[in-house]
Amino acid sequence: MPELPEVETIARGVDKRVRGRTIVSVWLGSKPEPFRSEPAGIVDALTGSTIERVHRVGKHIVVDLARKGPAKRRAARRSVPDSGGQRPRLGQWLVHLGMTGRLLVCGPQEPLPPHTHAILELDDAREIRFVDPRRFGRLSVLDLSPPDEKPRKRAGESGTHSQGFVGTGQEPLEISLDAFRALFRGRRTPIKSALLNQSLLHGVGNIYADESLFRAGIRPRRQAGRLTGRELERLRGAIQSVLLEAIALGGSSVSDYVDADGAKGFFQLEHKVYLRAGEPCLACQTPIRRILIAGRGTHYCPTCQH
DNA sequence: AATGAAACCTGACAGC
DNA sequence: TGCTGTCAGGTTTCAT
Repeated sequence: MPELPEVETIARGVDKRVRGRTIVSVWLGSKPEPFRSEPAGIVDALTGSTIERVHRVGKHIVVDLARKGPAKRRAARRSVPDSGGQRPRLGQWLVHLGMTGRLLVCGPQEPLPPHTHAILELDDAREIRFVDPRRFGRLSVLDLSPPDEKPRKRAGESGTHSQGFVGTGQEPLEISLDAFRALFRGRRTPIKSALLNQSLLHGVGNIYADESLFRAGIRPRRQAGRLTGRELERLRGAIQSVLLEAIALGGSSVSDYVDADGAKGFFQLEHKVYLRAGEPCLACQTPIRRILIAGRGTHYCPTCQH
């Protein structure tokens, strides 16, 4: 479901609602697909942790976690007090929503939707729920404790620093023009495919790739490495303006996307090409064309885009 | 190394 | 009503 603007909207909404709260219990469903870390490790890392901040990296929601001293269970089994107990244990909970994932904050009395795979009970009795019918979404945890405190498994996930998760590619809203141009140099793949490649830019998905290419006047099948410097400058500007406008409108609600409150976004009303195959181009009346690139539906105006 | 197709899942919708 | 086929905001894996 979600690309950068939707994930940003959800992360902001969740942050506003749960920052500072402590997770008192965790329930995980029995379907294995949503869990990229060991389920027991997820429960262990989340239970008793305080939510310091919720933010976005690429298409991931990143929840910064902290807790004082060693984990309760470990302390209880030890007879000798842990000397490192004063320093907070740090970690991150990573949420990727896949195509249909939702992260909801609500009261415990709210009816449980089908396909709920995780419930985090907070210290004010509210819950964070992860719901995902199609199960392309993924949950994982990173341990960011100092090495001397926890010499066991380190954060090994790709895109991870000792400082935390940084994602696989560059942030489209922050990348410089030079770095942007360098991303595509020598690549023979269609520019549309390159924009969807999260190890280059992360956060852009199918909707915003199509909308950005329309704004920049570039055909999606053009070879990425053959775009001119001027075209790449236009493309970077188009991506950034599309993403910022979409964030300002709360994202695109194409089917059932909603933010942490259950509210819809409005950027779908601004789509110029996405899902408009056969309809007249809003600039020139030419019917919008739909083709397949890298297995993804791709929409463009054959007159406005070259 | 890079590119593309297939696979992973369920649900909504169109057409018969 | 119920079947079939198509499509869907994403990523990973496997074969070229």
